[in-house]
Amino acid sequence: MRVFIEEVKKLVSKHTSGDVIVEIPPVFEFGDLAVPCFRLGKGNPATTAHDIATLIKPTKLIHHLEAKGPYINFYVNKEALAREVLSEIWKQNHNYGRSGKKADQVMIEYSQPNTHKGFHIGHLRNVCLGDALVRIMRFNGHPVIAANYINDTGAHVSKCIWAYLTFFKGKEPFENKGEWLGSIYTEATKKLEENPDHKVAVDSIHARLESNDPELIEIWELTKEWSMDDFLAIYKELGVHFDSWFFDNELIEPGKSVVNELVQKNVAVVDAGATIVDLKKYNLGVAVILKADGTSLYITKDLALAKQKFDQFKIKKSVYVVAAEQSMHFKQLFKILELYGFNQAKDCKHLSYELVMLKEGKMSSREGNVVLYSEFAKQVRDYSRTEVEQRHPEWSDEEKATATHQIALGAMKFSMLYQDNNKVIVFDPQKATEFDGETGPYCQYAYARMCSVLKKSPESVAEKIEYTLFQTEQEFELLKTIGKFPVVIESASKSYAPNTVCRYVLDLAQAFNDFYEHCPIIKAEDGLRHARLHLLNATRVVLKTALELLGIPPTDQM
RNA sequence: GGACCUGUAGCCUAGCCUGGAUAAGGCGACAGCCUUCUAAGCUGUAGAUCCGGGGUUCGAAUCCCCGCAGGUCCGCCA
Repeated sequence: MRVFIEEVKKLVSKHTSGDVIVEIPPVFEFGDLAVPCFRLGKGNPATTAHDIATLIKPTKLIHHLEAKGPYINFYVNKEALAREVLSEIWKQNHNYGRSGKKADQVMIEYSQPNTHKGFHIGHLRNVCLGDALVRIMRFNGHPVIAANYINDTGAHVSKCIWAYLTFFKGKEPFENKGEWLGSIYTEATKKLEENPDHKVAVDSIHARLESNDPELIEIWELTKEWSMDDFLAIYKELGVHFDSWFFDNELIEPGKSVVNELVQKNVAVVDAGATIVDLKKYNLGVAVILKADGTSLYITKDLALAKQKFDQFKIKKSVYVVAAEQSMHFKQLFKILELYGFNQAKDCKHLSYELVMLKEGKMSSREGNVVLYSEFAKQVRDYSRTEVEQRHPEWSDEEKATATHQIALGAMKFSMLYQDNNKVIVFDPQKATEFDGETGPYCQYAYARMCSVLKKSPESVAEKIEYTLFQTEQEFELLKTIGKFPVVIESASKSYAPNTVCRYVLDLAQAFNDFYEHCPIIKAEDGLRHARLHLLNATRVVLKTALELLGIPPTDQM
């Protein structure tokens, strides 16, 4: 499609000195591409449009054009469009839309779960977003390091271990021990609220942990492992992979060194025992970077980690996929790094996304009002399984299991990715088990239909087809949609917006379903059958690539 | 008190960066389509003061200002 846009731009530019903008018109009747002429001439824009239009002759790519009010509407040559798009997809296959290798290495840090807490659907949004971004940016040519940062120390850990040792030791369950720790954490918070005197005991545990008391370290390692087992199982199920792992506890000492340097550079000062950086003149309040008792905070470690990423991994850009509620933390962090003299502070980006909330309000691990990933996944999987069994009782157990898993993943991931990062998702359990309309399964279903036609086709897909045979509106729409895929990916990568890929996948599935409904494929006559089969296969290739960029498994059958 | 984000049909969203033609999808409602490639689909109908008020512009859902409503954050949680 890019070729056509360039062509139109070139054609119009010959007859005006103004900056030519090429748009995709809002409705079918206004052609395939349009150029608004409001600023291309001095007089009435409609006259300008008319004057320019009469000077332009059709070309190989442009079938005809007409001035319509202040616009020039271009109608592309359908045969040329089919030839351009289909031959490119045929040649490139699953690399269609991929950009050439870029030099600058990017690190995308995401997930960052807290050990000793449950993994809930808010964490799921983060993982889906981070994973899709990694895939999209890689496809767009960036060398990407997918990084995870495990928060395995801090107040929540100390609280949990305190409650475990005091109330629950020896009572651990056989499985899902990480989630069980999460419930203990919630319990610990309650007990502390009931009786603030416990704080002394918790603080003591925190201090002993940070000074590597062997007895506590042993408990810590054991319990941390329980959480990690849960997390790794979830990542495996979701099909996400990390290249680098950072652990909070390994960053405490390096973090404290940075704090010392900051004090020496007079960036940080000691105030009421705590080490702080006054950022009021930047309208960023005051950042406490070391507590009065000398123990570290989240930001203490993040200071060290930011440096380590650039120094050790030679990255050029550092992206943090973290919820919007931590915007202040990152603004402070990046500002302190800048004051510290760390030039790459400008190459750090907080990619913020809004919360997943319940109808009742915000989820909080402390209060225990969370929807755990495991609960959500089970609900969606159960529903998916029921649907599969109802539709395909004749399938083997393996076939059923595969489809169930793929559809559940598609439903969950799509629901987490399809809206803008800045928008709050209000979790609705009812909606999670609706697979109609704008959902993952809708897109996967289109894919399954494509596979089914190919399977039933008496012949394989031919490379050489008669491009003039595409005559229907549906075929043309489908060609245009697959044609714009490379543009969509490029833009999604630049703007860190996987949701635009979701929208594209919906458009594509919709255009295909329309085509499927109105254009018989296998039953068409020889030449047309070959052409439509070829078009269908090209669509399948693009849909597969697009789904995989979202981390959603394409389903061969469902 | 300050900062950031959000506000588009009954409901959920896209469009906003980069102003342009008749504001686009989905759910739900209503009316249709399976002896024909998978009906998790398709077609049609009804449904919108684009939160409000100013401003800029030939032209504003989109840009600017002032409000309102909701969410989030603001010194020793993460």
